[in-house]
Amino acid sequence: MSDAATPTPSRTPDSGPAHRYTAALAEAIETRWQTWWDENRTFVQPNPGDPGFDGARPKFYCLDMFPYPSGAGLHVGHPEGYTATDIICRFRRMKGFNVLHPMGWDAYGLPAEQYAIQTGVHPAITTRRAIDTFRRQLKRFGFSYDWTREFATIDEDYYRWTQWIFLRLYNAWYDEERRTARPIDDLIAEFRAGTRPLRYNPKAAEYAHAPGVTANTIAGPWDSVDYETRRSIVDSYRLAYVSEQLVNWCPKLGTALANEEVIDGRSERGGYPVVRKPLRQWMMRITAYADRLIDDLAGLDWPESTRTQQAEWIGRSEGAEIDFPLLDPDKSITRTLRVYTTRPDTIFGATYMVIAPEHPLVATALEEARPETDIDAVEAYIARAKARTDVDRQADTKTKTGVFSGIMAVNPATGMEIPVWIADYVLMGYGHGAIMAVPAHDERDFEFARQFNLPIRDVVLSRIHWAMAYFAKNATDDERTGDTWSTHLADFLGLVTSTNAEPDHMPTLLARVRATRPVVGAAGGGGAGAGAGSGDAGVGKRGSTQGEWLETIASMGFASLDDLRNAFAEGTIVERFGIAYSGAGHAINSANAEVSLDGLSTADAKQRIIAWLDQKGIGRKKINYKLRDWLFSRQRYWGEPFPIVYDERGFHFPVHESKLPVTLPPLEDFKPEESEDPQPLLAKAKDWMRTTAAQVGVADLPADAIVRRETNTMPGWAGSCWYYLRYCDANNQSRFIGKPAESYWMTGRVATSHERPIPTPIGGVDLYIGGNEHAVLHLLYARFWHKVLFDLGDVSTPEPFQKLFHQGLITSYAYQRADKGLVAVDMVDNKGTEEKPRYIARDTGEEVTQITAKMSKSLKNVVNPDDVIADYGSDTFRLYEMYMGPLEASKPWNTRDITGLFRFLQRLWRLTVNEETGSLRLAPDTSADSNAHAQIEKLLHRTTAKVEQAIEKLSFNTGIAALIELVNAATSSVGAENGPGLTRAQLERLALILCPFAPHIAEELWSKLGHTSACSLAPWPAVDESMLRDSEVELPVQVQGKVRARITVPADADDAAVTAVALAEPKVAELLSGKPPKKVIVVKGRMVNIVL
RNA sequence: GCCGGAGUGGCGGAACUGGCAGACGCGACGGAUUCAAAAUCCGUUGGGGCUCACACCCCGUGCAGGUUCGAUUCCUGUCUCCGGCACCA
Repeated sequence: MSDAATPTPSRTPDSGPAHRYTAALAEAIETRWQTWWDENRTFVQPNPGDPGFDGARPKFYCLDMFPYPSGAGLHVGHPEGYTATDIICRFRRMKGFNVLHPMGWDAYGLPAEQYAIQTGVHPAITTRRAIDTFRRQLKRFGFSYDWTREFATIDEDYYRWTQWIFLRLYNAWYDEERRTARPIDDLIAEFRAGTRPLRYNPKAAEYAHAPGVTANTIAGPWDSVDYETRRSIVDSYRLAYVSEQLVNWCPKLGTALANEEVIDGRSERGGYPVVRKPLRQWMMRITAYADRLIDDLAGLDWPESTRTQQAEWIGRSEGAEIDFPLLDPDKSITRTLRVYTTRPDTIFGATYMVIAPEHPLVATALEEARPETDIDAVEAYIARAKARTDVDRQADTKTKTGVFSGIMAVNPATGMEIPVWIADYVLMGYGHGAIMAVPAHDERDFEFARQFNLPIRDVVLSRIHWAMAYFAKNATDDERTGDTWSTHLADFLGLVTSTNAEPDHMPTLLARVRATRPVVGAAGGGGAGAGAGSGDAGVGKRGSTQGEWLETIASMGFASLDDLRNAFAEGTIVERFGIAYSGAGHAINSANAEVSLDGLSTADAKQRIIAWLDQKGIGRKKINYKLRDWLFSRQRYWGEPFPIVYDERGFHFPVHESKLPVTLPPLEDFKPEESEDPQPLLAKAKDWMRTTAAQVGVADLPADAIVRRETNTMPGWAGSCWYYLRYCDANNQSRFIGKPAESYWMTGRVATSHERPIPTPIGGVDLYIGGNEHAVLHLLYARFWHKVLFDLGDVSTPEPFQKLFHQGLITSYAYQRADKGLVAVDMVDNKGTEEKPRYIARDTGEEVTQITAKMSKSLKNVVNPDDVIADYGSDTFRLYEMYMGPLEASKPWNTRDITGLFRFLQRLWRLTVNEETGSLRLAPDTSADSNAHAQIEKLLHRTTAKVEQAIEKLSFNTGIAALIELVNAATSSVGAENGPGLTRAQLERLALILCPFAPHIAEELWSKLGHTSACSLAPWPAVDESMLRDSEVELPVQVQGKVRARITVPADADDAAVTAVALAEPKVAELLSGKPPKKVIVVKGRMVNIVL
């Protein structure tokens, strides 16, 4: 710990009164109430239909993010969010809500398995052990979870339903017209009836390059098509499907990883290298939901940053796809190259094309002899691109590499022949794996063009360039002569920028500039004074900006205005500047016999060119996404098995619902092989793998047909995709969630049928708190599953989580050398004072600076919650974590500060309990009339109101500050010597408003007050509004915005009365020195400001 | 590079919608209690000036401007730090 000086309170009260609030007493109180709550089932929340359920109460579903029970146990970061949700839940219960506040374990997945491998013990054992540790630690905090709803993803009772949901996805397809998922049987029925043409799913990426299949190939009537084709067509629509994919294979982990689990070409877990490898994998067609996943974000109460991150991850962009004709070796045109672009308006500037190294056209280039193709170079480049891992590929995005394919294309807008290059800066996975390169208006194309000397042609001008071009073209002889042209141009540009002028205003503006300058100024020689100070209002700040513009013009390096004009005419301005212009502007050099974009704004130019392309049949509007389908299989052991079997032909069949769960076989050897040649681990369980159609309930096969089970397992995300639903009805044996429970906890209504239209709010969980590390992955996957279940009628809301909140990271102190190297906390001494610390590294003796850093073992700054609770108790721990600062902010753990909250509880205890006898110290009710008690009474109402608001705003630190103020006031106004501070009625209410924050001490006081039922379930005290207002208020009196005096006036005094009192103040009168004030501003109940 | 968020005393932080900057806690300093210490309690505590003192004055919310009677809060520019994304055409 950073502060060895912090005193630790004695754990045994060997000195001092017997009933002092020490760590030992706190522990005794806390464990007593934790046991009491357990035994009395205080926080068990009945469901609709259960005995004791009160449907008249509003519901509040408050969820903590599913913890991963690691072997290391709880970390101080965990209880931060949990304490926050606990406070709100306790508050809501007291406010009369039915509160669903559950906890469970996300127990499958790589970390648990890696840990098991390290320790050599079976993951089931290590995971169960870790869960026990987590549960024990959590219980010690006194969180008000309904533990009867606890489960782990590894429970057969749970993953049975995870498999069931997988089958729901497997047996569903996305109907693009209706924008909803539907049962696959509907699709088959439509195919069979002929109401839907039998063809491959045009959106199915996995069939995009299937031989002989185009988007429009119709296979014919259902009955005329063979079984295999029918199957593969139907499969192309399934939301869960198998595909041979280039996946991120991590040899070290022995598994494929989702794109999201790969960071900078390395595995998110462990940081091992990842290579691209084709593998047969289960996929989830999340791309079908891309639009809805973006659109529905708008209705959610989520942090802006998280919504942005999700939207960017999905990456919707609007543009066009365009077919560029390709020249065959004999110069005829039989093929086209399709590209995607967001800037179709720049097509006149497309001077070359680029295809990804994996593009199918590469094979064409190699197969068809073209004298221009350097076959060796192309092959070498492709081989290199293939061998390059993503790490290398992303490491140097600065230098572009590529090779000419030998193929020429035709720019359909200009009619020019342009070369097709192969380069790895174009990615096969996005768009069509091919681009039209517009070097003048795309940074990457620009770099590439420079590298390989490809032509660069301006087709869009920014406002400034447009103005320059206009000036160059329209300058008078006088304006273009000698050196003065730059001065004149500078004046014009200054005016153009200050008025944000569009191109059609250029003539007017130029006329204005001419009107304000003596035309004979040519002799001035371009000095800075030429246009300055001419004082015309319309020209504005011309004088001050002229200098800057002159510099800009000089830096362009044009010898004369004619040079400048020529550069525009040739379209080489971008090249001259050496930087691509990728912003919006106005088109130039963009016209052919049929269409002209010249002068159009970028937005208008896009529309015009798309219309033209559309009419020619060579292009169309197109929306593209970065989001790709979700890779859903892993080759590891510790995950949910797929409910899928294969027959001898290799066709997949779903295991029948009645045969679920497909249990994980008990493997002895669960270590993955570190391999380039992937083999799922479950393939080792030979007996488990082999079964019969009857045993798994596949009716489409003969009962005794031998089938083998799928040996991949589901990814770690699977279990956390729907756990919030299971909590609603955790012990349901016949369904994944019962209808009444789902309807009540997700929508607040008890209903038995699926509800349409969409309820508001659109998400079911009322408050979801967790770290922002899950901003994209977990939250996106869970939303996707939820939407599928919604479409299929299994749940009532289109979104799972209405309100989301991220708690900040709890950091710790560490030390940093001048060379940025970090030094562990135990290697540093403070050789200075507290005020002026000088931190010295013990080994080198150099001075280091204190910084905040993530807690880590290597920095020795990890805080173990068990230790803190042992030293202070969990009430103090809870208060400290909530008092550190705003919940969403990341903040440093400072052990030294905990004592402040401990003292607060001690002061409260001493105020109300006789430390010698342990009995209550209460002021007699008759003393309630005294002035001191009246003041406490008023403060108590105000504190109650403040605490209530603070909890609603999740601003716990200010709520606790208010409680401290109340206790301090009660302690000092009545005081220990003058007798007890609070009456019974006052202490009751204090216990109640403290209860959400420090529930144990609150229960203890509550029971000492004679109550036999739980404080935690008692009604929240009412606030008397009249107690919140004072009859008199003190107002500051400002003169010219500075406080010069204070006045006390009745709270309801009108402005005139307040003004009179303020002006009568001697200090104010002195400053006015007899003159009447120009103006007096009275802000009711706030302040008075007098303007002289 | 792009997108978010944040810069306030020695430290963590507070300040409702533009209205008394620094609530509350820590630390520090002084005092009470104590044989002494711990614990506890009371007082002081943004910086500077001036005064015996009370009072009073000036400066102050990363930096430079602007709007306003009045700006931590709104606007423009700029610096720094943190988080996320990153060859997505």
